[in-house]
Amino acid sequence: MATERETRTQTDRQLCGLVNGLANQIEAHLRARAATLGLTASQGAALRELTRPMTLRELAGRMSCEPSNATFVADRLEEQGYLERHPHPDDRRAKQLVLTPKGTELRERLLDLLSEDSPLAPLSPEEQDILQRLLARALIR
Amino acid sequence: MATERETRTQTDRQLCGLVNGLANQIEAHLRARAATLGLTASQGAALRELTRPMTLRELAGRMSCEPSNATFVADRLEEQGYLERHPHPDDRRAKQLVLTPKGTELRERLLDLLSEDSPLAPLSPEEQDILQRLLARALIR
DNA sequence: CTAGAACAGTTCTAATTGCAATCATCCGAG
DNA sequence: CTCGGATGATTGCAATTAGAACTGTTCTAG
Repeated sequence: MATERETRTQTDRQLCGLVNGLANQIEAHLRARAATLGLTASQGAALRELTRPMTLRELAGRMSCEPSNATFVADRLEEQGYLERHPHPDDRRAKQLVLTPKGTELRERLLDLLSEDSPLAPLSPEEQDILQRLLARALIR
Repeated sequence: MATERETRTQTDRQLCGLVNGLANQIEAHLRARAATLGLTASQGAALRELTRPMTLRELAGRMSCEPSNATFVADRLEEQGYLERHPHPDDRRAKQLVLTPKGTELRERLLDLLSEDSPLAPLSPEEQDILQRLLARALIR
């Protein structure tokens, strides 16, 4: 017979598995859609997060990766003419990543693709709302 | 003025971000706890998923990684004496990964560590229950 | 029974990612 | 002002991970 503590850690583990599973599906979805545009998953993630000109460090934070990795991804996107490194207006150390018109257009196409068949589509808007609140609460700490 | 479709894709994107954020926290938590036992995050994940003897492919599935990677991780755990590759009773192609007593004991310790300060702790049992149902529903497809 | 496809595991290679060190710049205490 | 610590970006290197090729075994259509 399981103690109350044991069952609680068990559901916790199960829940972690579900969160990871969903995150993996989101990642796979991104990977597939990005691939149709000739982008890797990371490049797609970078493009998705570039809602506005931002610094390399901020991009790394949004992508949950190391700055060195963001540099790597930015290099590729820059080579392909999707973004440019502009000098930061207030800080000469920093660089502002700015999407080119070509990059902005590609971003729009990617966002369109990502909104199709979202892994979250099985949930109704109300359920998504509840989910959002729960996740936000869990992430506060 | 945003159309209904635009706001929906926006909340969808936001929600994906939250799911990824929580998954990252779970991963970081695992990495930290595994480190205290001298294990990498992947080794910890493998140990966590080895709830019973299983095949390498099943482990790879549970870890959401390629079989080649599971081979790599299993090698390390085997070197350290935490698991053994036994011949599979029904399939001579497959191997059964079996935890040694030493491995089983380490797994217990890891699970104990993982249950402390879980990233999901901020949620009440009732909230965790709702979350579980929502995630399960999203993952069915 | 027997090919041929499918599958489990491993190996090799390439790509991705993280980590430590470095350089340039910024900020704050005194 | 200025010096020391902190910060942004980059680089080089090591470790992790994915993907294709290969071997041996199983399954299945005929």
